[in-house]
Amino acid sequence: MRFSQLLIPTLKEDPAEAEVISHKLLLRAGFIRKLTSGTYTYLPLGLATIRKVENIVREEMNRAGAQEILMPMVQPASLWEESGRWQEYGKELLRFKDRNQRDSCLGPTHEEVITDVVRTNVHSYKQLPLNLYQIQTKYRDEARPRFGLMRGREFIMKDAYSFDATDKGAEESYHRMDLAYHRIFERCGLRFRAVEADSGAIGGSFSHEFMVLADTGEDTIAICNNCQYAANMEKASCVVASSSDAAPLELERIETPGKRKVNAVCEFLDITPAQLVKTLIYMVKDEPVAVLLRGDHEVEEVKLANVLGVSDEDIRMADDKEVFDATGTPSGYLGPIGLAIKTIADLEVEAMVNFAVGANEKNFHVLNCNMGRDFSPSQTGDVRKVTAGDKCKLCGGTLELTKGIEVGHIFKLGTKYSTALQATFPDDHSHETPFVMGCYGIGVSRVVAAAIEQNHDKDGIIFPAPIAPVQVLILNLDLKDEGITSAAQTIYKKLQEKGIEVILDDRDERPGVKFKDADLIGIPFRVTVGKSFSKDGIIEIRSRADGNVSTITFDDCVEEIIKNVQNSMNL
RNA sequence: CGGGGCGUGGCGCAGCCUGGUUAGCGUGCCUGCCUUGGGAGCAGGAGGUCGGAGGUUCGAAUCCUCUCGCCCCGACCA
Repeated sequence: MRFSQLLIPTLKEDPAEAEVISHKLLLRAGFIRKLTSGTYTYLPLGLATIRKVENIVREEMNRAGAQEILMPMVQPASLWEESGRWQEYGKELLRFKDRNQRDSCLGPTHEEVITDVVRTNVHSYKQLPLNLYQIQTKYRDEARPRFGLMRGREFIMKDAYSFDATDKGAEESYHRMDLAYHRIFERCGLRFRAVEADSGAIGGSFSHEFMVLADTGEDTIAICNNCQYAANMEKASCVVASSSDAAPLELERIETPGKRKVNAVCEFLDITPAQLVKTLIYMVKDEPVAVLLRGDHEVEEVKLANVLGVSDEDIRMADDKEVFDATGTPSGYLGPIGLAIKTIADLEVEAMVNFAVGANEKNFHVLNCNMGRDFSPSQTGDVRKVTAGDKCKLCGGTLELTKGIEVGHIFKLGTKYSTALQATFPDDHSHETPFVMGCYGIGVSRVVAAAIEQNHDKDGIIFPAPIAPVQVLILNLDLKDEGITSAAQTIYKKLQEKGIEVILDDRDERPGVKFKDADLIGIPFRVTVGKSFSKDGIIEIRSRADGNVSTITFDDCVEEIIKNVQNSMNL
């Protein structure tokens, strides 16, 4: 491919609409262009990168025994009514009517369709296990699309679905996908972690997210510095930190005029937030529930929802009026003693001794409170966010918090959809049995954004070679010099003959322009044919990743380039 | 959905508050000369009707109303 003929509209300046680095660079490097909020056209380089990721995904899915199919994007409401999700899914499901006034939607995911395919075509346990996947554009009508390819309304996704006869079989399928996902992201050249994830209302402990580590990630994950434990904040737990041998002291009521916030109360009482228990009121499906938490801890609402056995959409903080209506006390002075509503105590509270709490009376707090003696919560549970420095529950190591971008999620579904859609098969005793399912997603377009978030410098993108649009960019620095031009073309042709993907920058531009664009678009190897060739017959090969330059004679350069490319692809 | 910001040649911006002849700057684009190892220089040129609609006015990019679109924050922290 010749640069002069490719549509690579690079920009000198950051477009005003872009905030995060991957979005800016994808636009500046001419990889994508926006059509409307959250939808993008992939230009030649952008699409080439997408295809690279797709092919790695495809190879590893096939290797893991999955079969590629392609399902319709437009789906009938009737299927979604069968699963119950026509009601449940909410506004992200883009709905419309076709010409016959049939309710339809654009597929945000394909559990319904795949389950229908399997229930009508798989009729024996002998056909199991089965794993089917597709790579396709998904549509989710996001409340707030943002950050370019990071969170679009339209995005390219690989979604796989496994069907097993037994729970044990489903776990094996899950494990195979776990391995495949590790291979995929390793081959993409990304630094990532598989983390335990919240599995939500569907239940089960089988859910892992694959997080590309990058400061700009939207998710926070906890990682043990000593063992393999890693979890999304929504799931992460740790060893209870508080411990004290102190003997319980007498309760002491103390006036704390105007002190409502944890910090103000602690300063006034000359204690640390770790010696105070705060009482938060949540509305759980319109019922007030008190949550007791150490003063310096924060509620993890997903964990709280799980402890309460409800969806995290069913809980929210109460407002001041609701707090007063529920407790008769203005917020800021609440405490567990004598509190008449349902109360959840965090595990940490159970371990604390002689802590301060609100007195359930304006301008008063109570010292030396102890759980069990002074109050008994309706329930205890792990409802707090872990913090950096907490101890790992597996090995006692120290947890660190870091940011990640979720690029993959594997999930054991169980029989939720197969039961709802009556997808069953006869087992070896002719009992109709629902398939045990798993689903496994990879955000292909998001992988590209995440790769850039993780791999860039001030000059542009630094693609891991396996997902770069091409591996080599040859710069012809002087089109008028016949020797240079002919050498550049010879290298170009020889590389193509050897199956190396290469772009020849044959534009009538000054060298500076070509160097800048080369850095911007992030091709792993830049081959420069210029002055040093016409003078000394020397070709330069520069690695985008580390900036190292090797100089080599024209005769040896093709072999050297191929060697470099091959090394870079075997990460 | 709540809050904030922004829509002016391809891109980045100024002008608007305090309405007034042909709407400006940088960059990009085209032509020519010149230059050629990190986004050169000079000269000439094309390209916008100021997101859209309505209104106020002798006169609107500028003021008012409505509307469409885009971006950011939030939709957890007593």
